[in-house]
Order: sequence, then structure tokens, then C-alpha cells
Amino acid sequence: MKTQLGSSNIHTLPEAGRKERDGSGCEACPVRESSMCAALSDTRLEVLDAAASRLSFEPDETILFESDPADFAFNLTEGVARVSKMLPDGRRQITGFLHPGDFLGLSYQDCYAYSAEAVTPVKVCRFRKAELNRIMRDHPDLEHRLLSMASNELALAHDRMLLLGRKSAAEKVASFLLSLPRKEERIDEIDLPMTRGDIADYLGLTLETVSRTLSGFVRQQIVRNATPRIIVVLDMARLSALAAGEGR
Amino acid sequence: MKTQLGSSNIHTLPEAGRKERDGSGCEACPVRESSMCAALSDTRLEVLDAAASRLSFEPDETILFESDPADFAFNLTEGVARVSKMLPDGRRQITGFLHPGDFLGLSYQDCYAYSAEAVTPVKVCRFRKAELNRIMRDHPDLEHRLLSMASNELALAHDRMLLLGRKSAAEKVASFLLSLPRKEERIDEIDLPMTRGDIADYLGLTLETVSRTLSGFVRQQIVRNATPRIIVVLDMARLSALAAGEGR
DNA sequence: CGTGCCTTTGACAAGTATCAACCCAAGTGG
DNA sequence: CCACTTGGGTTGATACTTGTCAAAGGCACG
Repeated sequence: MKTQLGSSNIHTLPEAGRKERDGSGCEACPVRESSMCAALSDTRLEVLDAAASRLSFEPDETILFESDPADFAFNLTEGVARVSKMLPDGRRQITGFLHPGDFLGLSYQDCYAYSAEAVTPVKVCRFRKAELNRIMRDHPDLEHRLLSMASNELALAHDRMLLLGRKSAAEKVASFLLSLPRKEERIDEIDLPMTRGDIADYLGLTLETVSRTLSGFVRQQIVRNATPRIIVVLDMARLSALAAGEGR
Repeated sequence: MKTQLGSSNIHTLPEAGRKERDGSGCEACPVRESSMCAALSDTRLEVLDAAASRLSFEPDETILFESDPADFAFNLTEGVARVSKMLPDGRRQITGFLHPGDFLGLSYQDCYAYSAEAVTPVKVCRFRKAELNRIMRDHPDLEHRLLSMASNELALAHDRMLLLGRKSAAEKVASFLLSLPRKEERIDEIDLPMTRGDIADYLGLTLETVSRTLSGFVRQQIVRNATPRIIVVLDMARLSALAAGEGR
């Protein structure tokens, strides 16, 4: 098996203060920039922009595949993507959803350790890894930035291990809802661009359990369904308490 | 909540080829060096050695605590430690066991995101974070090395998410057994320095389930108990197949 | 206006957790 | 030296959360 650097999110950079996207006390996420290569541009490395090519992917198209040679790194500029690993019999674990600004495929390994597919229509800018490494040699700034992104990515991974290993279905779903980006204007409205099956594979549940848990939240007036893909938070306090695991 | 860089293992450095410690096809791990600051010494940064102080911890002593200011980073030189996160009601997830050569507490955040305690008697060398950062500015080598360690750490984290979210109890225990370091001489002998409770909190199970699963392996002649803390692999093929998730 | 995908809901099964008892080995103190 | 205590480990009975299998509703799209 090989490895790669996971997705990293500009919005979780320490410089910007860590935006809690997976854990307990999630605050509203600000609107994400989707400008080209936003995460790196402020390191004044315009040279990067020149090295990038722009690509689009339709829903369910594969962006990169679990064991293909890791020649490219990506920066998601539009849409939502999922990163996943599979067991030989088809069981799937989604290890993260990527949003604009997130990185993908950064690695020191020869092959990708996981697959990534578009959930919604996606635009990325793609860098040749070799070129990226060359640029990195000349610009320690960039490496520093990537290290801090990896550090944050790792912290999120640990939060998710706690979620997968120790939280109940209700706590998982609550955590997930609060981890999604929301618009400042509609702070109580949560958009779910992915299917129940995707959510289940992210939370280590089945799609039926996800559906039932959401129905339970509706019954308890914690949330309300605008559509199956848009839910409105009615009782943020209870949802947060659930996500934090303050019951059992 | 705050973040930090997780543990990183010199033996999983890309330069050395990735040693599979958590996933499916785990090969035998070589005996680990436990020389002082082994992981960094070969970057020719003797200056680091000067900046370090040596500390010892007895079993269950706290090395660092979940929300304390993250002033220090550690390199484990002897013994085994556990890294864990807790929910408010006491549920615990162990996110990793550290072995000699592993790093701990590297971070770009103000506070540690998790706790670490000694499992066996432990020796570490401790660096002041401020000093480490200063050294890093002068030696991009070091930063490069840390980034590659973080990248590998992240890959292991993703493997563990797959384990926690999608593997059965038997598959989890099998994966865990194969992820532990073994001596070359006694390649089929696995030493468990931690309690069943620790193993359970690492795998997202209860200690009873861990115990029963191990008993099951004994009954099926997959392993044999030398003592509760030392188990001998009898059927490596079946154990590996289980760990890889090739059944269900 | 089908057709297909996603979602919801129900009945039931299964895996794991919980609660409890007991065993064993290693201290500890009378 | 031995009774007692303590912490870890195993095992059993039972409960409960979640998974599995199945059916039906809703919505978009051709």
C-alpha cells in the first residue's frame, strides 16, 4: 500500500484560526473563496499558477484512483469531491469531503493511497508533482505552508477517528451536519450535496441508519427538511450537544 | 478545539519505504533504533541534539495533556506510549500507539489536540517548540523531513479510518496484531504491552469484545497464547486475510 | 408517462455492548 | 507465611444499537 498527503483546506490553516469542520463546537464556516489556487496564491508564488492546468469533472467522475501513479496534485476550486478507500469486497470508507480551497494528492509516495471522485460538478487546478517539488526547493515558504496544512489535516483525521470509533449514530450525524460549510446569510441551512449512501460511508453507518437518524431529528424538532438535500437547523443547542457527545 | 501534528515514525519515512503498520499486508517490522533523536540525526542537524532534554515517564504517567499549551515536541526513544482523545463523558479513542523513533506534539497550533501517556516505562527527548521553529528556519531540510513524516502519518490515519468505520471486530483485531512491531528473530511472536482496554479504545470496541475475539482466534488455531500479553501467530495467511478484509 | 435513482420506512437479524461473575497473578500487610 | 486486596483477563447471559432485506414513495429526466 502507498501513501499520500490528504486533502488540506485553506480555511483550516493556522494563520486563519482553525475552522472546526468535524468536531464538536463547529461554528459557521465562511463562504469559501474559489479563486484559482487560492490556498497558495498568498505565498506570492505566481509561478505555481503558471504550472497548473485547469480541469473539470462531472458527478461521479474519477479525479484520481487508488493505486495509480501519483504524478499530480490538485487544488479544488469549485464543487464538492469525496475521497475514499475500499476493502476488497467493496466496503467503502469515505475519508473526507473536499470543498473549494482544499488540496488533494499531495504526497511523497509513488502511488495514490485512495480514490477521489466528483460529487457535484467539480473544477480543479492540477499540478505536475515533479514541478511542484522543483518549485518547493526554491521556495521553502511553500513547504512551510504545506506542513501547516498537513498538521491541520491530521488534527481533523484524529477528530474523525474519535467519531468513527466512539460516537453513536445520532452523534455522528449531528457532527457531520455541523461540519458542513454554511453560508453566512443562511446560517441555519445545511446543504447536503451528497447521497445518504455517501454520508453513511463517511460516518461508518448504513444509508438506512443515516436516513432513520435524520428522520429522528425531524421528529424531535432538532431539524426540519426543506428537501432531502437541504435541512434547516431548528435547535442548534441540542444539535451541538449531540455532536459534542454530551449524552449517552 | 486545537490541533497538532500527530506522531510520526521514522520507520514509515518514504526514504525507507513505507512500513505497513496498520493496514493489510503488514510485513515484519525491523528492530527499531532507540538512539537519541534517531529520526532527525541523519539530517545532520546535531544542533537539535543540543536543544533537547531527556525525560522519563512511568506507566500511565501523562506525557502531554489535551489542551495544555503546546510548548514542546517529543521524540520517543524507549518504551510505548498511547495518544488519545476523550469525549466529555469519558469515552476514549486511542488514535495511536507510539514506538521508539515516533514523534509527538509537532504542531502549528497553540495547544495539544490530544493527550499522551506512557504505556510502558518511556524515555523521550523533548524540544522546545520555539527553538525547533527557529532551527527549522535555518534548515529547510528539517521541514522537508517533517512534511514527509506528516504525509505518512496521514496515510496511516486514513487506513485507521477505514478500519474504524468498516471493519468487523475480528478484522480490527487481526489488523491490530499485524500492525505491532515484531522482532526479526521471533517473527511470529507478538508482544502486547498494553491492556485489553487500551486495545479496545484503539479499535473502537469494548475490552470484552477484544478478549472474546482473541479467544476466538485461539479456538480457530490462528494464534496461540504464550501469556495474555504475548501471542504467537500460527496461521499468518488467515490472519493477514482477515486483516485485509477478504471475507464478510 | 414510464423509468431509474434516491429516500424513507418496516420487520427482522446480527454483531457488539452491557452487566456480572469468576479466575489468576502479583502485591501487601498482619 | 498466608489471607487479603487489586488489577487485568476471560466467559456467560442478556440487551440494544445498528445492519440487512424488502417494499413503497417521490422526483427528475427522457
